[in-house]
Amino acid sequence: MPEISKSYEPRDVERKWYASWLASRQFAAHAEPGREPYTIVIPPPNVTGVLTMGHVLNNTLQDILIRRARLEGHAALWLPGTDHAGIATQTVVERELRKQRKTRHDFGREKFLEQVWAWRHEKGNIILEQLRRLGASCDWDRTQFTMDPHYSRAVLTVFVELFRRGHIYRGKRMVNWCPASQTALSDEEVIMKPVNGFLYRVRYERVDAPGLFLEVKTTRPETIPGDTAIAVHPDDPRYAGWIGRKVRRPLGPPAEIPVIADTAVDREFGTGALKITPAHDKADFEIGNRHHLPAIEVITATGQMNDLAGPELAGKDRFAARKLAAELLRASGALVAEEPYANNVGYSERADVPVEPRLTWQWWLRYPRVEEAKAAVRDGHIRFHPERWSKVYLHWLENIQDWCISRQLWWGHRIPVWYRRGLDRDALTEADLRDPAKVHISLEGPADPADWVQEEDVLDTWASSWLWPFATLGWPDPAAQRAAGLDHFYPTTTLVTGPDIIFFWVARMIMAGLEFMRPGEPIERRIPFRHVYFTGIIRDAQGRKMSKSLGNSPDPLDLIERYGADGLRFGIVSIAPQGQDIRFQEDRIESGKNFCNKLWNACRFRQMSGETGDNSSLRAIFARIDPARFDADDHALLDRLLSTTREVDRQFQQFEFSAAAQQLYGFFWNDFCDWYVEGSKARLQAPDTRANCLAIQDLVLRQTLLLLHPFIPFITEELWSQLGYGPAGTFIEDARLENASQIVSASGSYGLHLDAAAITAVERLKGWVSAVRALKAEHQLASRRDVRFLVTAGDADWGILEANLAKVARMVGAAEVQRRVQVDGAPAAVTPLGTVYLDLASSVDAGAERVRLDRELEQIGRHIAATEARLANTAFVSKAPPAVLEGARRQLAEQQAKRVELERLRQALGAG
RNA sequence: GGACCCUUAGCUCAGUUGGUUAGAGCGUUUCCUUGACAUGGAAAAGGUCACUGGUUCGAGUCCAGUAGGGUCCA
Repeated sequence: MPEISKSYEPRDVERKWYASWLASRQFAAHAEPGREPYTIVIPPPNVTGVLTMGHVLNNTLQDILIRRARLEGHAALWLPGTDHAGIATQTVVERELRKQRKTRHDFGREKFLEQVWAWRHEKGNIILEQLRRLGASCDWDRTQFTMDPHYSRAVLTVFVELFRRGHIYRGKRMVNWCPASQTALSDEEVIMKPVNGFLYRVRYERVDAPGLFLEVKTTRPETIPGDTAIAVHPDDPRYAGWIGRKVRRPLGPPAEIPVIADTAVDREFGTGALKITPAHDKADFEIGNRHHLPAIEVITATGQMNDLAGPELAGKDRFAARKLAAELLRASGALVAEEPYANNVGYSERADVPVEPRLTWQWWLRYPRVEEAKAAVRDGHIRFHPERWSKVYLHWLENIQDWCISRQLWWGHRIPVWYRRGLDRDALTEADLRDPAKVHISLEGPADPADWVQEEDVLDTWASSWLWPFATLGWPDPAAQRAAGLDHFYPTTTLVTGPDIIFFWVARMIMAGLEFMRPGEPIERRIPFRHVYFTGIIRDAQGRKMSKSLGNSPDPLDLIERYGADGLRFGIVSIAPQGQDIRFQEDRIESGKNFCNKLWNACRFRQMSGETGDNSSLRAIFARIDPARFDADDHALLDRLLSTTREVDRQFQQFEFSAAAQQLYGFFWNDFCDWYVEGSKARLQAPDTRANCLAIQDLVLRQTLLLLHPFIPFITEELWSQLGYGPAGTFIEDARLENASQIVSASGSYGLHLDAAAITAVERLKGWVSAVRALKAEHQLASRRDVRFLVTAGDADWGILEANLAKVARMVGAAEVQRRVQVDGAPAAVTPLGTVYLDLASSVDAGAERVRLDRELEQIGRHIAATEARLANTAFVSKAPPAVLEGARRQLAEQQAKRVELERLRQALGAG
């Protein structure tokens, strides 16, 4: 066996094992009858994506779950893939074209799409490559893409079906229009941002009474040419005489517009009079509809003013037009005032420009299975972690609006609708849509394509990704479903995602699953997943969201280079508490790396300490363990190993990943390395305890590697192999993780039973050791290894100390520890195992010692007073549970005993 | 305007159903290269648990309110 190197070098180890895992198809999922499945579908990253810290966290957690599932013996499937990301990808490719001073229209639809596909093939898998660097154990042979032929088939099938079932309709409605991408957006793709602008106070002159004005406040004077009315509240006394009159539009082509009454007007806002521009505002559009007002469109799809806005504004960009409109109004005297004003403006999520409400023909979806989707979460068939996100989910479903699913893009699933050639689409009624002579809707398209024209629009990207949990498993093709094991792997077990896409994705997947999977079967068979774990958002040290534009996002690949993939994984998981946003701090990644190095060196120490025995199984190791040679530390360590195993088990069930990481960190570093291994150094010298001590180390390291493997897969695989835990040619995941009761039952059959007294003895030994170290440090002797100590203690305490003397003497750097009946005038410390004295009487600084003892006495006095007060309270004594009462009494006894001892020491020093 | 979350050591955070003297990592101070590891070891300092009131024998934990911060939806 090669010797383990002095420090852990991740680079070669990671490369070697990942290649090895791939070569032996370790991550391939097999649908085996009788083996419980554990399924995760990856939230498909955009093909335009590069790995961010968010991806690192999200995918590390998924990898942790799936690797642990394999160790537990599940048929584990982690299904990877990417999303075609309509707007995002089209924008990226168009940006490239713009460098050549071209637009997609210079190429035409077909040629442009060829370019996008070329881009996708060249760059679209970068992020999946990066996930491999992180150690992601996806079943790569199953990699999916939302524009793969079979996936497209699923998407179009769903469209055709939902149309047939009456959920889809076409309507001319107000949509969120992105002038940059020139497409409609769903409400969810609009981000509200506070914007500092101006509120303009504009007056409209009454037609029948020149000189009489009505004032309106608006943030958008450029839309005045599109005004077709002024609305006031019917009960507003200020405007009682105005209703039914006409006023002159102060900008754009001259026009007289009516003053109307509508209860939707907020009397408190502005002047209480509202300009109505039905073509450019959602609320105005609704008021316009109620009053049969014309809608005059003055802004084009690209965000410029058109001729209807009048010659001065025509051709101007909407923002330039706003300034110009204000100047024109000022010049004509119609602008009464202008004041700074902060309001919320909707921005396009992708293009980051203000959206323009715009009246267009779009395809809409009435969500299916809304009530059932609520019930699935409310009744606990789907459990959210943390649970509170279910409120957000339910609230959204309560107020759900129809989904605009059409996009005026080229990159995406083209809507499978064909119109009869020559048909006036704008005149189509709902009935016409269902007339096969006029509109054809199918997967295959019409038999006589020459007579038809296909819809130009594509589907919203989310209208494909909402099928992800089953379209990736072969749906709707029965043969493909069988091959992929849909029956076995659906519903998936856990979805790991960010709360920011709870509406975009999570809620919609639930509805899609309920609508399309296993019709007629119980809800728990149709839901797409049983658990949803919501990660926090990763922020920088100042708490800001990480973003490209701020440049505050570290490059994960750079972090992998510097700290290793395992270091990065362990670091990011240990700082990611459940449900809270995460402040990224690089020093935590560094401590992840340090932890790996510690693990490495503990194994190195084991290897240097003696030949490896038979480590091939838990039972093989137990066979080497001799309970007759156990000392207190062996009992205590195995007890901690069991409780750690139990605790980690529980933490996995509760999705408390960072707590589990910290639990393992603490167990390994403190209990194993700092205490047990340090103690081993003396025991390994003694021939009679040596073999047993090594076997215990082998046992603990084995279990620790198994427990840690999901978090840090590379180093644990390497050490597993180095220490001979698996037969050659096998991997750590070929082993099974035993839980605490399995270990107990295995150990019992080798005659091992943990001794509770030994476990408390070790707690007291630890207290003794730290008291002695502190005593040395206080007297500037920390580094001396030749100090002699004297101990006064009862027989029981001395018995414990004596039995472990070689170990603890080495740990505190004592040349000698002797028992005495009485010691006077030496610096001392009261410990859980008697009083310990420094045998250096000559160098005692009596004054400092008095100060220290007085301080300790003062402290213990406070504690005693508090405990006594508690016990003196009759309400406490009569109402507290017996165990608590008993604990308090014992505590008081211990405190008093300690005070007696401290007082004795203090008196021995005399008055100062 | 509505909803949800947060406020604990210098920093970032734990603290499970209320129950000994509130913990960890980082940082700080002092000491240590003793044959796993200086990516390490030892010791120490550091907290009126945002504030006010309530429930309780007992509150960081439960309830109400106040202040500050954040997120989402209008």
